[in-house]
Amino acid sequence: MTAVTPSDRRAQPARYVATVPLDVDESRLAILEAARRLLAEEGAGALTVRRIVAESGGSTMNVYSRFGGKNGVVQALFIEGFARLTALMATSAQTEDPLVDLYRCAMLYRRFALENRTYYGVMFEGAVPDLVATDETRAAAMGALGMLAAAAQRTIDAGALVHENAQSLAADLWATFHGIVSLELRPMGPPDCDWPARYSETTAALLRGFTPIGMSVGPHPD
Amino acid sequence: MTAVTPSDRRAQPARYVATVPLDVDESRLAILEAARRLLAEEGAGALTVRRIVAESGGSTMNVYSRFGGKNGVVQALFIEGFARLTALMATSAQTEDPLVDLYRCAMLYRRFALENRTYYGVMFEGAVPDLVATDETRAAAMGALGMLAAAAQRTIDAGALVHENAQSLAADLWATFHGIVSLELRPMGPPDCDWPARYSETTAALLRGFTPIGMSVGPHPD
DNA sequence: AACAATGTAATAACGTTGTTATAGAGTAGC
DNA sequence: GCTACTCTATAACAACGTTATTACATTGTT
Repeated sequence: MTAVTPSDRRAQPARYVATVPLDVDESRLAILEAARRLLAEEGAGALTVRRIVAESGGSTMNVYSRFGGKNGVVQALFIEGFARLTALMATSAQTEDPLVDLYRCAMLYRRFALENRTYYGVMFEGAVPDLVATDETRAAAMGALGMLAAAAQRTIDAGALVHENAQSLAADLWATFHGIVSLELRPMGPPDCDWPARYSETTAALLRGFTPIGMSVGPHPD
Repeated sequence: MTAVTPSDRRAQPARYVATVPLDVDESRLAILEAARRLLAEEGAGALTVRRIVAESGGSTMNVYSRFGGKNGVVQALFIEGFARLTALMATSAQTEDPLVDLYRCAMLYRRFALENRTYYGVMFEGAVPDLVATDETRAAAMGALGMLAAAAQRTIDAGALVHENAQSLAADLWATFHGIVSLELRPMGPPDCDWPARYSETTAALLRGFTPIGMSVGPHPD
């Protein structure tokens, strides 16, 4: 890291051009990076203000001036986690079979949860207590739900599923996905539980349950 | 409270008969009662060792000699919560229609979660961090699952549902119930979400999805 | 009946947490 | 050149879980 020292600034005060945009706060990024690493590698218990600043440089006030406190850092991670989830869901290609697309979204959801357990814990399990919801955190969560609702809408439009409302269908699916991975991650369930089977079979059954009467096509017709 | 003073014991050392069973530790019960109250009325943040002993009498050592620390108290609440859930599920009468019984179990589950949010938080959401799972906590959780599995087994035996395994079916149902109430309690979901509708419709759809092909009977045939 | 031993309870202390107050250094404007 | 201001670092504070220490009551023994 080629730090720009104050003496460099003094040397060319007017002609100085930042190598990075001026409004990018490197300390802010370093704090988030340290928080990410601590959370992922050592768990929620290791995510303390002192540890964060020990790894990101500076003093404790760094966290307070930039994020307003520890909660602000956690909120940033919360939003980031939902952005990642939304981005991952967006990678699901749209094929000619919207039901298969929706099923693939379900699998992506579980993959996200398993590969980002610490993010998932912050997002859903209150891994860091006393996280207060703001408009921004709500918006981030709704973004991910919107991704699911779009896929749900396509299944309704195609007549593959029956539901009063695409957003409600998305909520039903989301809650089901969340319930299974939540128990899997805790972990909590019968010993030697086959979680992949539980997840795919429950998802398939739920989709079957929303299938129009007479259609018995499962989500993976192979 | 008629305390038995040491002088009473000295007065009739051999003939003394305790008015309560000797192994009932009143301090232990007082600690649990205080913890229950603090958790229910002031939330997980108020559940501190010092608050507990301030309300239950004695000193901090009381908690350590009887529960080994704060975690021990939380574990006791965890087990108690599952015992309550199991007891509530057990009240579900067995009728001639096992599918209706199962559906009623689903409704009881949500009722428990809504009426015992603080217990539910301890049991599933890690409301108190760093709760380590022990054999006893596992057994308590499996007791509640067993209640559901018994109801699930009856639907399979009656041919109302199709599943490889009653315990797996119970796990599927449990995870789905949990997912919905978990999002409802947080709260996290679309604004103005009709949670009772989401819960009953998702449950109904899931049960439909496990119905044998050709049977389109929903869980509430009225 | 007096005394050592034992186990329990209360007090105080320790290390860590999130947060805040205080003091210091460097920068911009006049 | 001086003032005002922002940002940073150090230190302090209250509260937390936990542990060490001290006092005390009870018991078994002589």
